[in-house]
Amino acid sequence: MHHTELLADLRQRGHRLTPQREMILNVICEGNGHLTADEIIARIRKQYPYINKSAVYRTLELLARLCLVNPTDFGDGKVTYEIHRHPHHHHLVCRQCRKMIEVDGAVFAPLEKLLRDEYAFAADLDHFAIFGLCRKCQPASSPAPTLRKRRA
Amino acid sequence: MHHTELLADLRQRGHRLTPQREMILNVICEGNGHLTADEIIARIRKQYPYINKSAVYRTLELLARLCLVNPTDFGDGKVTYEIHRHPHHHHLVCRQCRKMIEVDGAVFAPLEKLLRDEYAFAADLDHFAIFGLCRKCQPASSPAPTLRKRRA
DNA sequence: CTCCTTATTGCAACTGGTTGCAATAAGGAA
DNA sequence: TTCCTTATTGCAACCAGTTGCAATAAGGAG
Ligand SMILES: [Mn+2]
Ligand SMILES: [Mn+2]
Ligand SMILES: [Zn+2]
Ligand SMILES: [Zn+2]
Repeated sequence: MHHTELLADLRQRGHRLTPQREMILNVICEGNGHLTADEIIARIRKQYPYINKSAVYRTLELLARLCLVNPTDFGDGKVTYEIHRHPHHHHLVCRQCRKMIEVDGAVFAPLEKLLRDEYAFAADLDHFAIFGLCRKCQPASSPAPTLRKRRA
Repeated sequence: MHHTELLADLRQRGHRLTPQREMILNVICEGNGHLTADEIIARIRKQYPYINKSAVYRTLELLARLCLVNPTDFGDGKVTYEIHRHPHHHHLVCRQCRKMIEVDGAVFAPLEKLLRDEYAFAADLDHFAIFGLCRKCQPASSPAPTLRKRRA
């Protein structure tokens, strides 16, 4: 996804094209992955030191509203932003070792269907951070009761 | 769930019982539902005006770590806290009219199983805010194509 | 009860993010 | 090209929440 496409998309939806917005979209498209607002600002400053914090936050909010980027809180005290990718994906985040596993968006298909069928609710299930414990960090599977019984 | 039980739980897990912690737990148990830190502080101040903000936030973080309360961001600029209920439940939040629908924790069972089976990941799926569009706020279902064909 | 260790509190400074408002500049009309 | 409307920016003040550190007080040992 090139940033000019996103700019055109913005324009078509009635929003104005400003140099700030172009720089922000450019940085988000180039730096692939999850970027914090701070990182986005730092990267823009290399070329244009005057970029303003409020403009960046407001643009990110606009892009999120239009589903062009996904804001995500991985629990590190700063929200990250990533270009909206297709197909969707999510992240499993280990609450202990912080390892992240990427999973396909399809894992939410059953939930999505259930919510639509039972509650007529159209859930936004684009890009989740799901916390939990990875394989390595789970307590050793409870000593098999069968083992204890055998010993006794 | 009475707050003395939670106090005992805290103590058993090696944490100290302080008047501040007791007041915080009491408020969370009484005021049933989702309370913001501000609301918790305001309610405590009625009896004890000296309660300290940092102590409250640190206690809430502790209670969340011990799974005694669920912190949840409903997108209103303030995190809310609710006593951890059993069985689990989640909330569907309409992004347009803000209506909230409570759903049973079981809706996540298929996802939980998939993540455990495929990724050996033990997901924390206690209390989610799932955003989307409620029945009323969804754009009128696209004019049935069959209807168009019949007309043509 | 008295003393000791150290978890917890209180405070003030700080961080990430938001907001109201005046100044600026897209982009459409003429 | 010039003018106009109004979306967007920049700024400074603000808000929710966090952090480092010194003072306090839980709770265990004697
Ligand atoms: Mn991602
Ligand atoms: Mn709830
Ligand atoms: Zn892990
Ligand atoms: Zn609605």
